[in-house]
Amino acid sequence: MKAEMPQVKKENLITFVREMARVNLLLKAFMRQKFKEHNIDLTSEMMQVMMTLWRKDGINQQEIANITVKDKASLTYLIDNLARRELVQRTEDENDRRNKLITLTAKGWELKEMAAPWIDEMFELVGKDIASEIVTKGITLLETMATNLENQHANLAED
Amino acid sequence: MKAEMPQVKKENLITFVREMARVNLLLKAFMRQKFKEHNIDLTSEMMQVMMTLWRKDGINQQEIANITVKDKASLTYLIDNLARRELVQRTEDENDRRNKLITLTAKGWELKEMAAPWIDEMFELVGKDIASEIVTKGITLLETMATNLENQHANLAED
DNA sequence: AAATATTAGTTAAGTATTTAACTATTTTTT
DNA sequence: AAAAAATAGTTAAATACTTAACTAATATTT
Repeated sequence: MKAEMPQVKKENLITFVREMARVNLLLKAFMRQKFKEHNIDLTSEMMQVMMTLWRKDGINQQEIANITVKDKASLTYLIDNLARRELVQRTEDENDRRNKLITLTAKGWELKEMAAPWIDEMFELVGKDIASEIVTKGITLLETMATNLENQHANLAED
Repeated sequence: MKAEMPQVKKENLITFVREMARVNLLLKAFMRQKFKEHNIDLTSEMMQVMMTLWRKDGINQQEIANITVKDKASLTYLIDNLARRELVQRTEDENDRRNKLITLTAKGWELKEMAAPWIDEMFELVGKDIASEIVTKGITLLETMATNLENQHANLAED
């Protein structure tokens, strides 16, 4: 049986999706602004990869793709760019030669020292006057939405 | 005075931003899948513009850009594509000749008849088992984040 | 009224993403 | 062990987005 959904909920979901896009755009704009101020030649996408590596160095491209929610083809491109800037390097995984492990160079770690303060600043700004619990509930909401979308085939099958 | 933010909150915000990206990606994937099934030659970005026009026809490109949270340069590109497919047309606004009013063609309205059911389906799916109130709170959260980011200069000034 | 500022749209160059086909390697199945 | 399937990464072409500089039109200031 098809679930009845009041129209107001669809409107809400449209608004929700739009506001997600807005927050995402503003976060990118914040980063671009900081890059400009500090004369850093990076894009927000490349910075996402760097942030991932600062938290967990020496992982392969597919894992970075999973964490950053990007396609592996995009990662090839982004890692090429970061390697050209000598911020990361590719090394073949001896245990599984399909993998290329991405590790930070000294220059890549130096960038962290410089960028970490204003990344913290960005998250402090975005989370200003928001209770931790609210964010947690927001994560739960997003995860439910993601699961709903991921399970679409299963849901269709049980009709 | 600088607000203290516990590390756990920053971690939560990072997770929140990642989950936003994931939901966004899954929504696009859903649409792409439907386009393929129905042999529709459109991208999810073009569809966003069409959805905007079905709700409000005859607005200018800047207004569409505001609603879809895109750059006006992107709109030039997307409207070019939709016009080429004869789904929309540009007409000069007589009252203000800077504006180009975008109106749907008959073909553009026909597409709505076809696409509306599975767009509804998409929003029903994404909102499955989620109380309307939760989405409303999610919108409030996103709006607070957006405002925080938009007001960054004002906030810096009052330090 | 003239000068200045703002707004809407376009263009071009550079960057990012997606898809699909491809290679190489490893894992699973037969 | 051989065949088949799965996984990681690359490549190329097409699409999408961003930035900055630009034109044209309108609004505001002087």
